[in-house]
Formats: sequence, C-alpha cells, structure tokens
Amino acid sequence: MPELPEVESVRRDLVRRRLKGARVVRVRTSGKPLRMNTPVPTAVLGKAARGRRITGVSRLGKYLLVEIDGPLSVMVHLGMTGNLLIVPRHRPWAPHTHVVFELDDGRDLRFVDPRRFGMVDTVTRGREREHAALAELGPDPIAEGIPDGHLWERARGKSAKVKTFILDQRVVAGVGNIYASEVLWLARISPRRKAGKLGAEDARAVAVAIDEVLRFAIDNGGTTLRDFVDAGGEPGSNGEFLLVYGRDGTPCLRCRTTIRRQVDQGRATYFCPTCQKR
DNA sequence: ATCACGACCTGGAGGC
DNA sequence: TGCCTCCAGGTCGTGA
Repeated sequence: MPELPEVESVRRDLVRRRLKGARVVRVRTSGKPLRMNTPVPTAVLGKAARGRRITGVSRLGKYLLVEIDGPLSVMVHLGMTGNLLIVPRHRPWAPHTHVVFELDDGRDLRFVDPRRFGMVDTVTRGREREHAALAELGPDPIAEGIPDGHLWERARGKSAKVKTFILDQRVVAGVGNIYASEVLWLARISPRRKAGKLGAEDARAVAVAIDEVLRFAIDNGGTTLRDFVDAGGEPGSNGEFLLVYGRDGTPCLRCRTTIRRQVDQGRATYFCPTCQKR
C-alpha cells in the first residue's frame, strides 16, 4: 500500500489530528519481530519517547519521522501492510498491533502490520542520514524535488529496465510498484526500455511524470488497494483514478489499445504496448 | 559493481 | 464448508 503518496497522506492526517503537542506516557510492543526478523527496540523507543512531547511529523521517501523534544526521532516504515493509527486508548488492540505509543490525551498512536514487513526504529534528529535505512535514499520528489538532469545522470550505463530503475530508492525516494506503472504510462515510456538508453528528454519526461503522478495521488489521499488507511482509518480515493495500474484487458485511456500486464522481477507491470513507445 | 531472483509473512480472493 | 493456489503497496541477501 504505502508508497510516497500514502505515507504523505498518513503524515498529513497525523498532523491534522493534532499528534503534535501530545506527550508520550508509555511505549508498548507485541514482542514480535518486524522486517528482516529484526526485534522492535522497545527499550530504546521508550527512552526516546517516554515523558516527551511530539513536536512534528516529517517524511523522507517512504519513511515517516515522528519528531520528539529530545535528541531522537521515531522512524516508521509501513512495509506492505503497515498502518499508523490514532485511536482511543480504550479500544482493544487490533490483531497484529506491534507498537503502541500511549499519549497523555487518552489516545494511542498504534503501528499495526499483519505481514511485518515494516520497521520502527529511532534516528538522531539532524543526523537522519546516518541511519543505514536513510543513508542512501535519493532525493524526495515532493519534499525536495528531482534536480534537473538527475535521472539522466543516474541512468547512464545502466542495463536494468527503466521500471526497475525508478523503483530504486537510491535513485528517487518514494516511487513504488503502482506509481512506477503510472509514471511510465504518463511519460509514454515503455517499461521494457533499458534505463541507460533513456535520452535526456525521456529522463526529463519521467521526472515530470513522477512529480505529477505523486502529487495527484496525494491530493486524493493515496491509493487503497486493500489495506491502506490514514491515521483515522480512512482509505484513499486515488484507486478510482489510476491510469493504467490494474487495468490489464481494458482499453488504454489514450489510444484504446488493450492494456497488457507483464511481470518484471516478480512484480506486475501494466502498460500500453502502443502508446508507450519511447 | 550490477542485476535478477527468491525469501520474508499474512490474509483475501477465486477455483474446485 | 473447506482446501488449494495465486496474488499483494517493500526491501534485503544471495549468487551469477
């Protein structure tokens, strides 16, 4: 579920629900490991957050950063099925609730993740990039923008397919499998094209499409295929407006050719074989 | 170094 | 109803 637009939708909803200003009174965890079988660092989270006030929520690519009035921020990645929810304390824990920040206003901030592909950790504020997960992230296309020429420079010499290339978080932070298909359709680039074969114009078209696709999705509150909801439990509506993802067998919105599905490195790609020729 | 692939984990959908 | 297979928003480790 969670690519950049979904994570940004959660971030905005957390702000809207006044997470900022709340004080953490206790941190509780399920004891189950998350991504890569890594244990949730319960003691470190408690030390970072207990008794402290939340001062803001920011985002880097698909990572959320809950800032606290101490030296550490809490970093959250939603994986495939993670949700970060604000709920009243009296509500029973949903299945697969793995980390709970109890707040002084009677609410909880809860991380729920059935598949446990997500992660929760701490980072030093001001030195976020020193965390291994953030160290190599490319520019955030919304928060920072993609510099002119960046994609073309990074693509030079690459024999990987262009779709793989834009999914690489070291190139650009935030594009995932849904929006990769959307971006290539909008830019009229074939997903079969090798990244290194992109011309400067093609690369620029990809950068423009990334910006447009992600902003549009954010405006719609993100895409909910199945699991994604914001901090209040509300799904996003962008699924209604997808241009090509999941539309195999139906006519291309531009040229009416039947949309095809192919699998690249184990992941579904949707594209129009006629108008994605670049 | 780069790339393709399988693994990680759970649950929902669809076929029989 | 139940069992089976396939599929899913992401990343990481392996081996060629």
